Amino acid sequence: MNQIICTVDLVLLTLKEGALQVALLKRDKEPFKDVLALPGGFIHAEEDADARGAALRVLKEKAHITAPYLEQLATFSGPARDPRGWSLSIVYYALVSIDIVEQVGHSGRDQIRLVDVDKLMQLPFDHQAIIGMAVDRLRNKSQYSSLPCYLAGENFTLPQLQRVYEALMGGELNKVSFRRKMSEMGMLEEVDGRFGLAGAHRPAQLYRLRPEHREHLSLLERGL
Amino acid sequence: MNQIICTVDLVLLTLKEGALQVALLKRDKEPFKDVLALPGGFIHAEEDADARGAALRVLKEKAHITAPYLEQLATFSGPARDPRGWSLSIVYYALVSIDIVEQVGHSGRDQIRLVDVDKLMQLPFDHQAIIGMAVDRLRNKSQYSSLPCYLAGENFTLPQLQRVYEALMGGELNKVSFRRKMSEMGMLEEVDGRFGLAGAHRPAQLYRLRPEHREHLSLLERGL
DNA sequence: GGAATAGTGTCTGTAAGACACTATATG
DNA sequence: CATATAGTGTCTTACAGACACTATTCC
Repeated sequence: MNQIICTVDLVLLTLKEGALQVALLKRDKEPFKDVLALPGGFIHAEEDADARGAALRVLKEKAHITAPYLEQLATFSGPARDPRGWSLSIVYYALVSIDIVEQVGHSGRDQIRLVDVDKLMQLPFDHQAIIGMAVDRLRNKSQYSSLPCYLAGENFTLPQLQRVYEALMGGELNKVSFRRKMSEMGMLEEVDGRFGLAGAHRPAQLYRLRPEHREHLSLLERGL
Repeated sequence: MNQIICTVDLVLLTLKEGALQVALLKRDKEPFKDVLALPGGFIHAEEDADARGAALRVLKEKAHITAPYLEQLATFSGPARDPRGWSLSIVYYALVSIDIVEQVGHSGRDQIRLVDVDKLMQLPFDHQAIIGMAVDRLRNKSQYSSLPCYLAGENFTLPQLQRVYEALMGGELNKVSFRRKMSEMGMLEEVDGRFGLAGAHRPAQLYRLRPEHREHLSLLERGL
């Protein structure tokens, strides 16, 4: 019978200083021991409810992160991508705010390394191609959905959210249009009374995702 | 070591009499022998270059169809979807014109059964959910891409193509806008001198996909 | 009141849809 | 020339972006 290596890999993305960054970990086993790569691991048929469950488990065990926005990207396969043999990796991408990453970044035994996705070094396996596809998917979906909200943390102001969208899409957005569109998607609610920012100027209203939109994206008819 | 069952499944879609249909085959082995289901099969690590290669092989062996538009849909996995154990299926969807299906439908040993996707019966495994996702994906992508062209055959007129888009999206489209959009995508070229249709009226110009657009979709900025 | 950023009202330009007209085939 | 469908010119409507104005905070 064919022996096929079944794994999951995770593209954990966050936004730091206006740049999209991917989380890499040093591999703790051969092949490529001690080399930076995407967090990943074998599917455990006895304990994982499905591939998504395996992805959540890997994310928790290796990056100490729970319950981010998580979506299946694609499955990569073939005889050449892993030196151990014909392999298959079901890849998920996750979005988290930088605060979450920095909280766990210190605590964990495994040190998370954040790398700008536009300045990637050589990576083992086909991890560069995988990250490329994840970034394309994120940037594309950002044009017509609430996806970028998951990079913004729990509470955020509209100017902050606009800067997130602008960082992803590369270019300035019209303030009036942006706010019309966010309102049209209807996934935001005001955080009562609370205001963001300090400084010698008017503070901005804080918002958060409505509970019913925490798991499911909002979509726009015609993009931003 | 975990034994995980690795398969590919195919959602072969076509448009017949204005209705989107999925191709089903009687299974030739247990489980569910002689029951209608999606064409599928094990990945053969020795011969398949990757999962896409396995999908093309299955499509050729079981449905006798080569070189359709083929795109990965998603991977479905878990302990319950296949009675044989923890399994994983990398699902691809393919689009072909009804002419292609009907040509091979007679020749093959395996009889293809076309079923309206909106009138599906109970199916084995999680094939109903898989088909549902494929249809959603097709209908969604039809809003802003040239995807429906692959359902229209090699040569087609603009009125025919508009009827294809309308069948997928459920609703009438504005003729002027539709033609502006097709022109904007720039993936069509006139088939010289040839005209479609007969009848007591002006015949329509035939078009086909430009060679450089046969593999890659064209996209619209703002949808139809 | 000055400075700085948040938030909104309104005008303008562009793109989509409605409609009507011309074009070209058959009988 | 009647009829039926293909294909286009143009007007109207709706939406996105530009711009300017008001709002609110700290100093």
